[in-house]
Order: sequence, then C-alpha cells, then structure tokens
Amino acid sequence: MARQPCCDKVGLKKGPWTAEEDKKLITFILTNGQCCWRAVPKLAGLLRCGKSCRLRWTNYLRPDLKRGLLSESEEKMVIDLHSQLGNRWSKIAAHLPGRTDNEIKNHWNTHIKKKLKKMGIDPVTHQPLSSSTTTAATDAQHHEAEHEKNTSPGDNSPNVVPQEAQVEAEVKCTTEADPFCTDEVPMIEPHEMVVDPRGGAAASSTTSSSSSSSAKAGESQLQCGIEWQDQSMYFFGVDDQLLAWDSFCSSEDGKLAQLDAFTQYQRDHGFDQESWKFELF
DNA sequence: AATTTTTGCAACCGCCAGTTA
DNA sequence: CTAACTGGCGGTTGCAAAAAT
Repeated sequence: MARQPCCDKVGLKKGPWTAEEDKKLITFILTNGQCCWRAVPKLAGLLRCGKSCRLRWTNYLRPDLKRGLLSESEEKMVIDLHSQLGNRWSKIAAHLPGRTDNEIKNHWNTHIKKKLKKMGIDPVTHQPLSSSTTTAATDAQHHEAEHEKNTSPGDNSPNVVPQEAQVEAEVKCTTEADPFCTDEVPMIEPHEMVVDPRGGAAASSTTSSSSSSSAKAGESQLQCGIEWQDQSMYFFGVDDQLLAWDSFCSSEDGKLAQLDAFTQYQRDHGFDQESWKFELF
C-alpha cells in the first residue's frame, strides 16, 4: 500500500535555480515530456524535489510563457476576473494565455493593488473606498490589513461575495470554452515541443508584452516554443488544426527535427540561460 | 559615494482534493 | 475502505536590484 514519499528532503537543494539546473530540466523535458514529477529530479540528475522542478518549469521555463509586464488589456482582464473570482489566481490565469498564476498574483500584489487604491477603489471588494479610508495612505494600509485579518484562511472570495452560482457558471463556462484552462493543462509531450534555431518567432505572440524579447536583435538566439501556427488555436482549441499539427509533430521526422535542432544549438552556441529566459518570448 | 529603504519577483511552505495501492 | 502519495493552489518569504536619502 505505502508508496514512496514524494521526496526525501535530505540533501536536496533549495533556493534559486542555476543555469546548469535549468539546462538539465529543460533537456530532460524536451526529451521525455512532462511525466511523473516525482521521478523527474532523479532521471534528470537534479538534486531537487519534484515539486520544485514542476514549479520551475510551469512558472519559468515553459516555452509558451510570455515574459514582461502585463499589457493594459491583460491588466484590465485581471481586475475584472478578480472582481468575479477573488484570489483564485489559477482560474484567472486560465483566461490569460502564457501567464502563470504566480505571475498574475505577483503583479496584482505589486502593481494593480496600488493602482486601484490610487483610483480610490478597494482592491479587495472592488468598491469605492469610503472617504475615511481614502484620506491617508496609512488608512488604506490599515483598511487592507483589516480585510486580510477578516478573511479566514482558505477563503479566497472577495468580500463582496459573488453569487456562488455565478462563480460556478463562470468557471464552468471557462472550462467549456477553453479546454486548456490551466487547471487542466495537458501534459506537454516531447513531440509537442519545438526548438527552432532559425531565429524566427517560434511562439507567435500577438501581444506587445514580449517587446523585451526583441530588444537584442541580431544576437543569435535559441528559439524555443510551442510552434503553433496560430497561438489562439492552442489556447482556445481548434481541434482539427491541433490534430494536424499533432500528427506532424508525432511523426519521426518531426521528433528528430526538434531534438536535433536543440542539440545542434547547444553544440553551436552553448546554452545561455538569459537567452532562454528573456530573448525568446 | 555610501548607506538605507523600497520594490519586484522567484521560490518555498503548507494545505487540499483527487488518486492509487 | 483506508492510508499514503501526487499534483495543484494560494499565501508568504527572502533576496537582489532599484530608488531614495
């Protein structure tokens, strides 16, 4: 009955990931796809627990991630969704392709909260702040602290609690309309990953949030991303297009091309974490 | 220029629900 | 049926970089 524990914590590394560790994890997942996270560190030769590997991958290394600040429209969307869903960051992230719940949560706490307060809006209730709380920043801080005190742990709903039915309807609607909601992100198989060393845009983002990615034009860059013909079809599910793409990627030629491209790039250029992180997407 | 404070974000922690032996 | 495990989530922390003094 008893299974092995997820990871014995003895001797496991913690803290920031090194370029070498990233490389190992990326190479492993490119080769094997996402499988049992518990097994990943051992198989990839990492002294990390599986959970740490999963977080590193989903929040940072995943090739379909956008980098950079949220655009105006994304921010607007986050505010709108937060008013309906509260701190259900993963649900909110499901509506923003290429964004992680962690990223949105951080952005909310560091930028949006302040913005809303400046505008005289309570970031918790999304209602206008009462005059007593808008008079001084300290009051606003206190106000927020009170909110947080009054919110029981685990209760992530905003104080203006939306009708539960509405929330459920929203979530239901989301999963129906968007089969790849991050709650149900399909495992990325090796054949679904494309390394494109040609220098062209691998993941065709239609937003401006990746502007930093083009900043160092001319540098030889590893282009790695899920090479969807149209990003929207990945996130909103155009089944037959996906099938066609999948079958291409599933072909032996497709697989070999992807792995060859990656190893070739590593041979030619070495692995540059900064490029991987910022120059590509 | 040096020091202190603030900010932003990657990563960790603990909990939970679903799954499995 | 039950206990243990896995994967996922939200809250929090720690640290490096930037800004202020």
